[in-house]
Amino acid sequence: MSEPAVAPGRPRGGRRDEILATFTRHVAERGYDRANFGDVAAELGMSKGTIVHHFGTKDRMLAEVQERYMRRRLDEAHGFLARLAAPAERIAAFVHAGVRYSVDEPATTVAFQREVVRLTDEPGMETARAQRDAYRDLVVAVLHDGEAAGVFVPGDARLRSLQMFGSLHWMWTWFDPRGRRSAADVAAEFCRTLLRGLGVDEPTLAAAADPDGPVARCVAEVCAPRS
Amino acid sequence: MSEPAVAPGRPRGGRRDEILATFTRHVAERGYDRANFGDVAAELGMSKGTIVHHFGTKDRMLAEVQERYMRRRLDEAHGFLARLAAPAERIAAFVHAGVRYSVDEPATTVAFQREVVRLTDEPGMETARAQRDAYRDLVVAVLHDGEAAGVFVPGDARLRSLQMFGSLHWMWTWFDPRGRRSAADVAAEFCRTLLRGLGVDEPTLAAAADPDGPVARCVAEVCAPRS
DNA sequence: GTGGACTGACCGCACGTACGGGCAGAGTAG
DNA sequence: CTACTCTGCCCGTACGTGCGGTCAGTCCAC
Repeated sequence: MSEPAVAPGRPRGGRRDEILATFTRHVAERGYDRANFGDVAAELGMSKGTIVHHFGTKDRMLAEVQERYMRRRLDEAHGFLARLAAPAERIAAFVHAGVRYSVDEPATTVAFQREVVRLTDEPGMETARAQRDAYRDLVVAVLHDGEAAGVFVPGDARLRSLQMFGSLHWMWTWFDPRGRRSAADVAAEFCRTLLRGLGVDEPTLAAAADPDGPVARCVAEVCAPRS
Repeated sequence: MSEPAVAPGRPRGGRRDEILATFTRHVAERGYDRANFGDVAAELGMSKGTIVHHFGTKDRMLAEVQERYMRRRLDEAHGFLARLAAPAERIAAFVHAGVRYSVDEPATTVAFQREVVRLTDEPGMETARAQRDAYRDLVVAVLHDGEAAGVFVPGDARLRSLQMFGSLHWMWTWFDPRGRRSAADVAAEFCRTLLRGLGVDEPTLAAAADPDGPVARCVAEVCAPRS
């Protein structure tokens, strides 16, 4: 490798992050089962053994991808929940954030969404699963709050959260950041239909869905410093 | 095998359907990549060679699963579209039907939804992809009709169809037919939120979402003769 | 005889990963 | 400064296994 500046004397890491990023991209493009050490190593000009050295097993590698992803999502969610109080705005923020991720970190997002199913049963995924559940519970709580406040019409909050996550998690199968529909378009349309479906009045939902509105701007600020 | 009645002298097929059903179940449980001929053959008490004899390759087997599934869905869709005229009822029918399938044919549905992504690029999937596109176009057309008729508020029909399919296609990751929430509950909640989000008035959407209402009954009749 | 259903042994390959060793920098004693 | 050692990153290879697919041949119905 013609990598001159590997920051000599680097305590931890080295090419670790590089490996994880490439692996993530391969998982996004082919799925976990078809992603393999050989291709990742070849692309990085290193040996398969190096990858094993850093991560041990393929399972653990995926687990680390999932955990890092969910940690960022959780941090970000706490960030905009702290700045937005109204339930309608909070739900809109979750939608804007969910769509944003497909653009900000397409590989990680697709990798996560393709392989979410492994969170349910696979061993070694307990942490990531707990994070995912925590995230969903944040949404459910907001739905309950909105219902209690009379902003949302009564309904099954859990089912509604699953309906919402379904729309967002399915995006990886069709969304193209360079396609005709921009992320802002998608977020706005999803917000409008969802919030209207929850019983939010038109002026409120129009403001919350607006790609240039306060909610979208708040989410952009929170998500901007991509860690 | 203690299978006495294999209908001796069966012209075509023989154990063909049986093989396809078992393969489908394995794909549903483990995903396409982890499903293999050996396990299917062992479960059916036959040789791997028999499976190859009937289907040639694994790819073609999956393609056949997808095509059969989509054919049934298309037939069924044309069935209820012929009996229901109002756009709101038609959309509700698509939702009821989508949820029903997770109960009527859980294995095939999960297998299809897990592996839909292969429809987009994989060669040999042209037929299934065309069927999938045709199905989506049916929904988009209904959304346009409803918009033109003033029943739905204006919006991006394509995006709305994707939002709707996302909710339904994601079900395989969480829905349990024997769980606390029945398919009827899910369909009703999804219908209400979606139709309200499209701007349908409360009495109309309540009737269309009702698990015992005319729309759900119509869908049940059309889907009943499971081919 | 003819043709389709089915068998079971076998092939080749791809992939995860175990293992032994090389090498460069940091710390330390002299 | 030098020499030695320790440590962590990295390499290359080799191994075991699992799996898709091939093939020659048997059995059986017509």
